[in-house]
Amino acid sequence: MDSKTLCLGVLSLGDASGYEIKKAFEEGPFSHIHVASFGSIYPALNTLVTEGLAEAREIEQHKRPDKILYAITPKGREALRLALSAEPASDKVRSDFLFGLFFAHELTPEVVAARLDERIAWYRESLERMEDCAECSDTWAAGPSFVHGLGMAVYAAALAYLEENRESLINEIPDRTQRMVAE
Amino acid sequence: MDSKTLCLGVLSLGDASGYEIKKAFEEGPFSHIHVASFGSIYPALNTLVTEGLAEAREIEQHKRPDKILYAITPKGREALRLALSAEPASDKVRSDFLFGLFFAHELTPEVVAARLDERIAWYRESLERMEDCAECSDTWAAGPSFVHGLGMAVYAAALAYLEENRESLINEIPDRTQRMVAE
DNA sequence: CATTGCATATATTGATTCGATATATGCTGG
DNA sequence: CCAGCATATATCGAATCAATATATGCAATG
Repeated sequence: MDSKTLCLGVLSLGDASGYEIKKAFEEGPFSHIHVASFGSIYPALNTLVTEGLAEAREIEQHKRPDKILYAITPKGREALRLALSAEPASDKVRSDFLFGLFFAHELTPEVVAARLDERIAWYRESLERMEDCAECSDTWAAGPSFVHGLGMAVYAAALAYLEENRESLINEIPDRTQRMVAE
Repeated sequence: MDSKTLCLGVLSLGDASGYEIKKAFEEGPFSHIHVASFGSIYPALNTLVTEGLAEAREIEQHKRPDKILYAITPKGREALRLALSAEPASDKVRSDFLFGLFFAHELTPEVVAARLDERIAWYRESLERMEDCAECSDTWAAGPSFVHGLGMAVYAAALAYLEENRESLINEIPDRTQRMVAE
């Protein structure tokens, strides 16, 4: 999905600035769905305005930098619908965490333990945030709540696996002493 | 994780061609961990050879195009270990599938049903492949089997959620007739 | 009370990576 | 018989990322 469509999707939920769109992909409803960086968001927003798919208006703020609020246009809604109708590309995952654990024997048990604990804490916090989320009640549409639930199910499964298998992985990694003896 | 490190990781498991490395990220042991395209793999392999982290040798084949087999060098193993020791970046997910379902009300029930069924079938096949996998027995090191198990746990959870909530999502989407009445 | 660091906000730039395409051969299924 | 797929390498333009610059205010730390 290109950045323009991602921005249109967020804007279809309500007016937002570039900064707020970024947050939607970092902590907001799209956090477990898609990533997007400033380097793709800001140029995309400019293009959307040029093409008449969104409108911009400057907002002066007290004790904060001014911001530019973007609003989706009817033409933009049509473009979003069209993009969503296209066959979705396959999911893409880039997990340095998992890649590193695959080669756990190249690391020390301490490092592996630290990484596992960090990730376990991250999953716990994310799940808590997702459960508490005020909006995820009945007021939500079917799509958002379905996707939200799927995200939570996946996170919960990953968390349970990490907790259950943490010890066994750490114990199977040779520590520095053993490695020195082997050499 | 940059492409060079990804290639070194695969090469640390045994000699491979660029094409085989690609397959490791598509169907192989890294399929649920990381993506990598030819456009990043081939240039990365050239750089690795230039820097003395890998060695190349041409292999003539019967009834198939010749291939270039790459082998990791001791210097390459050291570079891999160093890269793995660095703090891993956060996971990145790009799922057009989930982004599309978030806006399910912009689609027809038929399209949503088709996408859900397709994804359910994909998870079933992936899980079957991962279960059957000949190598994932006791012969595997702790790291690979841990990561393999985590992948299966996550896939199984996603599959179960999709199967359980499929009907309810589809039923909550207004079909074309209802939409026309509303307008 | 100064200074470090964080949250808000926009923007750009160099480096990386993607996705599509080109080229070539042989096998297999309709 | 031929379309399409698997094997195999390679490249190029476009998209994207990660880091940085700039600016302001607030809170905490020393």
